[in-house]
Amino acid sequence: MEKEQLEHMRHSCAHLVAAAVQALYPTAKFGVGPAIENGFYYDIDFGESISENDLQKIEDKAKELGKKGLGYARTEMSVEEATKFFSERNQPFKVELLKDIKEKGSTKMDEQNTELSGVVGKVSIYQTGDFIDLCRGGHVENTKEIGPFKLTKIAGAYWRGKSENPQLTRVYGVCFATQADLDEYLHMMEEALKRDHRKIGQEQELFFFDEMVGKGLVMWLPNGTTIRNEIEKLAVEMERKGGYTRVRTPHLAKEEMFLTSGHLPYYKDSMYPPMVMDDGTYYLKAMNCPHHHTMYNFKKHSYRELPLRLAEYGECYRNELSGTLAGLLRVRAMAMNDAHIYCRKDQIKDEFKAVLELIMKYFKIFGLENYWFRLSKWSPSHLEKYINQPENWEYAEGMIREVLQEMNAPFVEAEDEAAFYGPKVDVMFKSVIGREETMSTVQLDFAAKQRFGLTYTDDTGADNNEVFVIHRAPLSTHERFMAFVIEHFGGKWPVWMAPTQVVLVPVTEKHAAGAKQIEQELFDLNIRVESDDANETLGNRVRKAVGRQVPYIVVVGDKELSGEDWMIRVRGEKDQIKMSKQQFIEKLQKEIKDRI
RNA sequence: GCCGUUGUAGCUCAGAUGGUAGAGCAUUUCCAUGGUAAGGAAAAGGUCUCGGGUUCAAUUCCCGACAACGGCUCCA
Repeated sequence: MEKEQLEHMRHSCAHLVAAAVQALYPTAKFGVGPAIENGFYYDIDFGESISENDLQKIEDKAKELGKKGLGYARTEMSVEEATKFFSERNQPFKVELLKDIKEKGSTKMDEQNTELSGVVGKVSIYQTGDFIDLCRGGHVENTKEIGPFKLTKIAGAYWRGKSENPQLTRVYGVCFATQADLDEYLHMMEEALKRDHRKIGQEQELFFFDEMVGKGLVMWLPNGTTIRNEIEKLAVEMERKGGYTRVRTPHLAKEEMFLTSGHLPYYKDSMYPPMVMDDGTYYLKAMNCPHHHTMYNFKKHSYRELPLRLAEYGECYRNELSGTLAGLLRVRAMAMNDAHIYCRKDQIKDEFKAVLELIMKYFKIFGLENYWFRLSKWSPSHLEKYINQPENWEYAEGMIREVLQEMNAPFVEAEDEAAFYGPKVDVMFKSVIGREETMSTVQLDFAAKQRFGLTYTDDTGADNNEVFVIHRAPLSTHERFMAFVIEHFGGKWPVWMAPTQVVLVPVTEKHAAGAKQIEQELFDLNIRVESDDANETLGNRVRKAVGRQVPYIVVVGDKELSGEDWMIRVRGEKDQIKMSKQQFIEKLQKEIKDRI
């Protein structure tokens, strides 16, 4: 089925469900009901509290109505007629949409890919059974054309996406052309859940949370820490090659610093509350920029020193709303793969490009492919949200677009999404459960130079305040990046990252000492190796190592200890490979060194 | 923060219309000395998330808190 037809079907299904809701809850007030990926939703004020137990009832009713073969009869009305019509039927949300259409010729909802569009002066109305809806359309002819569907969940959703508005109940459903498609989707979701970073994090003992520590605060276990450290080691290497220098700054600072940076008035709610000390009030840092800027000002800089690149895996603390916390994807304490690049305006382009190239280099090493760039721009119609330097905005956005095009990077542009201090490029990813998240970010900053008085001595010997700052976090935060790579690898870590790279399994007790000796030998070569001489059968010890997704397993018996070739069990391979001990060690070292 | 769901052993989960609970894995000990995905036995392990209420009696019913999960909003 064509994509458009599918969307029509899913949207028609939303109407059908709404019709069922109207039949069961006659006083329900309807919001909007668009098609979304894999299905649809409808926002409804039920007038009473609804729980997931009620979904089956609604689904049954919808299916019953669907079988009747109802049509989607279209009529047109003037905006005034429609307003009167929906007022009489006590549908305030529809009336509000009509008001917007009348005033603006369209509704803001259009931008959110919902159902309405303003055809000047006239609107279209669709009737399915007794349910009549204000709707732009795009429907199937008859409810019999709607494929198998299933109501999946309910959630609160603010009317028109604004938290000051009343909250409606959003009914989610999935809908497919055929039963086979629906089954496949449900199966895929099940499979995806197996790769969920929280599940693998538990299985492989990577991290955990504890109520006594606090929510959103990750406790990294030894295995998780090993992987984190490998990622950080990579970052240190790459940044060294990229001309960065590494620094270290405290996790907190005085109020004055965050007032200077301008963060405190704007982001106070997102910061942990203040700590009052004898010499002032302190805050945990929510970002590393102010510390780095202060470090820049440690001494005077010559134009010859620019670009100056200060890098740090900086620990930040953010008081994210409790409802938004999600495994490692959104936490309250995080280690950011941060760096700030201080440069002149004529250096911005090269620096920005170098950062984007660095990002792509990283992703290549990890084999990450499903990402896209998003250029977040200011909006000339919301000037109050952005620093008032129109010439810099125009210049920077044009320059960044050029860089993205030169690199052939897949990107979208988003108006009114920039930071207040400058445009940014985010790298977007989808998590295994289909949630879109920002991974990397590169941000240009026109504001820091004024706020922190950043200057350099130019070639005439004068103080120059035109210091531009690039904030960048290619590897996101350790927390979020770990979430992505866990799901990406599904827990099957490449050798260089694997918490345990080799497990040795001595056949019997009399081989244990020999295995220990090999373990020591590999250990001395910086290989993460374990020998498992537990009081269990050989088969069970192999099984346990396999279950842990260890890349290489070697059974150690008389043959191995007498210098014969080893049989090496490779993760995911049915057949073992045969090679000498020395060859195996060289193979391991190469794979670790080359990060393959 | 808001809406909804969930909370039983270290982990994954059973369980009873209200009479204080069980399995598998993991742990410990003993036996078995095994050549590539589960050898056998025993022991230990629980304030059934926490706090109130109803009741002769609450892990179970009600209320509240906390946490996790799915959304909304947010995401410097």
